[in-house]
Order: sequence, then C-alpha cells, then structure tokens
Amino acid sequence: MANLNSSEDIDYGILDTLVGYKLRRAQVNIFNDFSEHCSRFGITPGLFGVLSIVERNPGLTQTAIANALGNDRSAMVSVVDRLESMNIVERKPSASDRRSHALFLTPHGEIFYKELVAEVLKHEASFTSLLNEGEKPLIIDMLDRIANHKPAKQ
Amino acid sequence: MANLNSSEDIDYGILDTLVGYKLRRAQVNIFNDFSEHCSRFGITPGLFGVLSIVERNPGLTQTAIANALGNDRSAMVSVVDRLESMNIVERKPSASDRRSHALFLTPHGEIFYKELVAEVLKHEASFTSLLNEGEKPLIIDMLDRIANHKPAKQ
DNA sequence: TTAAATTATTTACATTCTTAACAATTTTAA
DNA sequence: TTAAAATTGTTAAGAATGTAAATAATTTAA
Repeated sequence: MANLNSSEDIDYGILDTLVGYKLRRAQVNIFNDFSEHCSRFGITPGLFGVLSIVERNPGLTQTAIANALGNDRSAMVSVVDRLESMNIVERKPSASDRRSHALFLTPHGEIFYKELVAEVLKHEASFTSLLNEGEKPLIIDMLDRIANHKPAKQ
Repeated sequence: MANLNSSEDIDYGILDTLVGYKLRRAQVNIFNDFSEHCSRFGITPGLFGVLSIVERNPGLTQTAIANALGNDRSAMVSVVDRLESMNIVERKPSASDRRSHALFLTPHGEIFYKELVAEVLKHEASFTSLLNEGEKPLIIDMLDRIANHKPAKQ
C-alpha cells in the first residue's frame, strides 16, 4: 500500500546537501540515545561534559570549566548546584582567589563517574559500530575543524 | 607568558573521543554562523528547514512537514504562524481533508527563499572549504548513518 | 452508524541559552 | 598607595526549543 506523504516521498532539496542540517539530525539522535543510556544516573550530556572536565582537571574554577566547554559561566551555577546536591562534585574555596570556587569530584563522585563512563562507552560503541575502519578518527578530525572554524565577520 | 588555566591546558579526557561531544561542538558553531548569515532575513536554522520542505513539496500538511524534520507537530503551529506573519508561507484549506492545512510559499516567499538560499550557500561554502576532496560526501554519509541509527532498547 | 484515530491547535512546563545586573574581590595603572 | 578597571560567582529576566496532555473538528475503520 502506497503511503502518501510518508517521509520517503519527501524531497529535502538543499537540506540534503547542508552539513549543518545533517549535523543537527545526527546530534539530536546521538544525544537522545546518550540521555536514555544515562537516565538512570540522572546525567545529561551537558552534565557529563562538566564532570569529565572536573575529573581530569581537579581544582578548576567554574569560569574555566565554562570556557572549556563553550558555555556561559552564569549557566554553570545551577549545573554545579545540581551536581553538588547529588554529592558528586564539591565547591572548595580557592586558596589564591577568594572570589572563585575550585571544583572537585567527591569520593562518591569518583565512583559514580567510573560507572557512568562505562555506560557512556556502551552508548559510544553502539554508534561507533556504524563507522568503518579509520572513519572515527576522520569524522572527529572533520568535526574539530568545523567546531573551531571562525569565519571572518562580513 | 604562561596563561594558567587557558583552554589549551585543559585535559578533555574521554570527551575528545566521543563522537556525540564533537558533534555538539561542531553543530553549535555552524548553527551560530548560519544564524549570523541569515539574521537580516529573520530566519533561524529551524525556520529554514521548514521553508525548504515547503518549497520543494508544496501542499504538504503541517504534520507531514513536522515528521519530515523530526519535530513535534505542535511545534509547527508557532513556526507557521511566524512564517505567515512574514508573508512567506500561507496555509490553504486542504481539498481532501478539512482538518488539515496545505502549506505553500507565497509569491513573495518564492523570491525571499531564493535570496535566502544564496546566503545559506555562502555560509555553507565557508565551512565546506574546511573539507578536503571527497570529505563532504563522506561526512554527510556518516552523519546520515548516525542520524538514522536506532539502537535496540536495552 | 458508532468507535477509534488523526489534524491543528492551545496550554503548560521543563530546558537551555542570553543578557544584564550586582557585590565581593583582584588586577592594573596612575 | 590609591583609584579605576576587570573578574568571579551569582541572581533574575527573557527568548527559544522541546515535550506532553488536552480539545474540537473531522476522517477512517469496524
């Protein structure tokens, strides 16, 4: 039975040639799967990014982490509040600058993060299996180029 | 002078190996540039997607367009309202189904869309220049695989 | 012909992102 | 040394986006 107006019949026109559009569709799908995998941890992709930076760079300030992730520092407040309320991260007063907070994983956070990473790697493997030999480093390299491109203001 | 805590000094750990994280960073950057290019048109990436589908598939219903773009049909209402208020798109009563609206570009919308596409292609060329021979079709193919991947629920 | 499904729509809500402002503190420059 | 400028975390407000549930009108299926 022909299903009129099913998505197979749709002409996507220029969208099918735009890297930005394809990036968006891919990103939404992989983020949804990430969220499903990590829902039992109560962790979103954004929270995972913060945790990963804190784990590898203990003692960084909120602003430094925001900059590393391309976020605004004001958005860090509620994120860190949330991670603190989950007893995963703690703010400690910075020795050198009394304005800023140094962030660390709590002992429980260290264990939590290890289990979380195991789940994230399952998710990643599911998507990496779609890529042929050599394609993963290549797509990551291309994505880095796109992420770091700063076109001149016209 | 050594700049402590500058982003070059940060260890991204697992993030540097996650396709989802890299996708996110690339997508945000390319969408921001898209938005800058199209701000004088008042068009966001989301609105451009709808316009592109309407232009190539005149007469489609709102629900069909939402499905094509992976959006919820309730989100289409305000989008179409906005495009109608800009005199770019018009809702016409469907001949076959009095519940639904068929969407078309207005005469002005046709001209508008052509100018818009010219600007979008400038934006696209800026990013495509980052890719070597053969890399654009390859990344689009990989992104399609990632976008269409439906992992089995565990 | 009745029951079930679909369409566009509205409403509400949660997220996320931006922007601007603020007090406390640090840095820079006179 | 001191005054001005910049930075930090924070709060608050607003825009954008996505999701979920409900509704009336209409169509489809039993």
